[in-house]
Amino acid sequence: MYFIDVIIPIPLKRLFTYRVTKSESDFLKRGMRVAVPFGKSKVYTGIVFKIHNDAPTAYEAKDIQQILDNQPVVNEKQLDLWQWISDYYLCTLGDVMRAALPNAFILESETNIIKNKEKTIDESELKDDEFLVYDALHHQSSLKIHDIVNILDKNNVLSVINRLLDKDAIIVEEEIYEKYKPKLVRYVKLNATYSAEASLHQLLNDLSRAPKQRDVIMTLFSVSAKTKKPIKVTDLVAESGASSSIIKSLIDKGVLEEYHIQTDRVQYSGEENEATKTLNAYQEKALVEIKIAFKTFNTTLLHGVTSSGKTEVYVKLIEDVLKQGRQVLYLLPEIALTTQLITRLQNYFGEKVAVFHSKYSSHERVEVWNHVLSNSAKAQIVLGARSSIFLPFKDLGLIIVDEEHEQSFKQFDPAPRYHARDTAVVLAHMHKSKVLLGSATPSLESFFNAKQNKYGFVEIKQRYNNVLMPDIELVDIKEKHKKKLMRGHFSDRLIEEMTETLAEGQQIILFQNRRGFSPIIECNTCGHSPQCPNCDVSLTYHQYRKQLRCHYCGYVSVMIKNCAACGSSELDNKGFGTEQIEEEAKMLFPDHKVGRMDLDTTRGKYGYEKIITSFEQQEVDILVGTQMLTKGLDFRNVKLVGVMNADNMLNFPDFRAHERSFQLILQVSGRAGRTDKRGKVLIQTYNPYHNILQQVSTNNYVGMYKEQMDDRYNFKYPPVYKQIKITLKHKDFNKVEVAANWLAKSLRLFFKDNVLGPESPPIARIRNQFHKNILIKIPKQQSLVKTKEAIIKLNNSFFSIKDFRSVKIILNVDNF
DNA sequence: AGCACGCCGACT
DNA sequence: GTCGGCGTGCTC
Repeated sequence: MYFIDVIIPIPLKRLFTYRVTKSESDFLKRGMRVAVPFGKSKVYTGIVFKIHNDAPTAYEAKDIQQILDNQPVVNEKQLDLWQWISDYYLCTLGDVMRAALPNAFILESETNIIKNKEKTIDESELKDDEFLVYDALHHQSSLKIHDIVNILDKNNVLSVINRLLDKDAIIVEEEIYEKYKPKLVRYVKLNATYSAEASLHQLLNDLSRAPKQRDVIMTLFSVSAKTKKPIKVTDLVAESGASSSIIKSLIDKGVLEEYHIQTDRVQYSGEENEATKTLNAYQEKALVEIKIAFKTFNTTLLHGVTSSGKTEVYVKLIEDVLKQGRQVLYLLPEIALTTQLITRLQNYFGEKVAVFHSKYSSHERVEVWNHVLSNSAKAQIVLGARSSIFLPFKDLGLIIVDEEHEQSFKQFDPAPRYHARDTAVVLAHMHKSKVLLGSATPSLESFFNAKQNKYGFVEIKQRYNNVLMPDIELVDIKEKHKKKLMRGHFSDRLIEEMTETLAEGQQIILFQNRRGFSPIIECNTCGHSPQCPNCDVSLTYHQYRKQLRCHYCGYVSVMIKNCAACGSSELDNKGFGTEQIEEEAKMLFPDHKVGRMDLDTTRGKYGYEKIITSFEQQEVDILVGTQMLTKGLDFRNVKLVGVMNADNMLNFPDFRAHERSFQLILQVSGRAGRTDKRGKVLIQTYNPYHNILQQVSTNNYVGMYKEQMDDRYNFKYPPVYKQIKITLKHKDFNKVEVAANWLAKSLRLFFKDNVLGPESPPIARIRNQFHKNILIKIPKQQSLVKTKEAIIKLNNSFFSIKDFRSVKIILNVDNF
């Protein structure tokens, strides 16, 4: 009796047990993929998690359908990591599997409908819709479900299929297919029969009446003599200027032979490596200190001011690890994964650098995955966003988490809700590898860990080339408003500095942390403002396209001309976004080019790229943007940074709002003056005496840390306490309320005062679902494992109440 | 998550 | 009277 436990990519808690034969059991290894039947008709891809001999007692195990791999695609260390993520972040292994594996690895069955030839059907007995489908099968040998949806022009086609099945008119089959196909490139060579000189002569003679074909052959000779490499069809076409049909006819004649070689979709075509730069004294000191810290600590925090040249230090560390023959993972927030950085690393390490991020197609991801899995020379260094922690590393020597404070390392939706930085620390432990966290504005939790002697700590306080930190000035716009010195959202000081900067031929960045034109449209007569029909938010006006949009569910409607409530045409814009700033900047400086960078302008695979390049090449003088601008971009000519309004960030209802504002403003300030000239930063605010702004303007990280930590102690927030957020969702408001109250009451039995809520979040309804939040605070001395066990137990009793079944519960560990 | 089964409203 | 709506339960 041989059995395997299998992970299936659906959010079910349990693994599923299947029966295998002895030879299958001998062949199978943990981490291989198998196709298994599931439910009545579906076939899913599962990952072998356990191979054993214990027959299940409660049910009869099914047989597997087929084994999909010769070698495991997921290694043992990864399976350990999956288990850890599932335990720590309270999600299923199926959730982790779906996030971890490239889509193309997860095969799904598709239903194929074919005609039953065994039986003749009296077509007059078929109903109209049945006939339409049956008739279509006369013309096509098989149909897919979506074909039938198209034919009948309705979504629910299952009943029709079932009726046809009952009448034995059709047969359905489940077909699985491999989604990943290696990319093949066509090559040609001369047929072997012409290798002899004499036959070659004969050939050229024969072709004298087909000059174009003759040319092709001549080109083939000259190219192969030059490169001594196989010749691609595309190259031959380009070189000879012949059309591909000419080549085809040569192949058909048997003069040329065609063959295929598998190639990578992702290729680096640069020159050989350039020597890494020598470090300056501060960098050298940091490097030595990091190496010393690594002797005691597995994780070290590098706090280096913006533009201090942290990357060069990383490069030296990477070099060392590569010399030991171990792999390196370099984690970055998605947005910071720019060509700038990739090219820089490729210049040093050439082909050894592999890049992995969400804009890659699933085929490209499979290729990177396979390179990492085989520990190939092409993937010694992986540069990637948070999901690259899931790649099948064999022997990691170093993980770098750059811009460590970035919140985008945490995945919020869907599960697994993991934090890539924290997961990286665990992953490193499994590989006995080191972790370097780098940031100019470390997160409080990492700085706290360093202070608590859990992490090593190294600082760089000087900017590269001794460039001065930018001069930061706070502008009181309340006063400017009073004195009528504002033009739109620009204070006189900002306009002054902008004029000066432009006159010097330098560039400007304007930062406004809100996209769109204006977040609220308000009627001047009755005060009504248009709301999203699916969410409890006001719609944001996007002037480009004249639309009203919901930033939560994506709802779009055309801009209204009259108030929907009273019909008045006097509509007012409240608040402002990047679009409006862009517009005002254009009016104030009509002779200069203004660009905008936010979610709306960076769609598409090369969206960022285009904007960044045009700014780099100084085609754009003023760049308006959201926080996207803060991510590791290195612009040479920016002298001035303007923060349009610091207050909306500071007043955000979140315990990290102050920490975040500090990080964001300091990061965006760091974009100013990266070369010899000292940069200038203007921060417009209604509240210039705010402590955070004072700390920003004096670059006082430690002051900010101390003050914020006092709050965290007083109000029991992370990193002093751990926390888990529970969100309940349902379309019926009363149901969530009752359910949330029940759950909170039960949780209080265990955790007493450390349970907060239930509370409705600021946006109580999103996509027609009402939300309720419950927050559990966990003191450091309380066992995290026991806490989670209790939560899981309560969660189970919750779902045993029939009335609550339909309520969705989301558990979010470390929800910050 | 899918998908089947089963019980109630709007149509022929 | 049937078709089809979605609430409920199960998947090795």
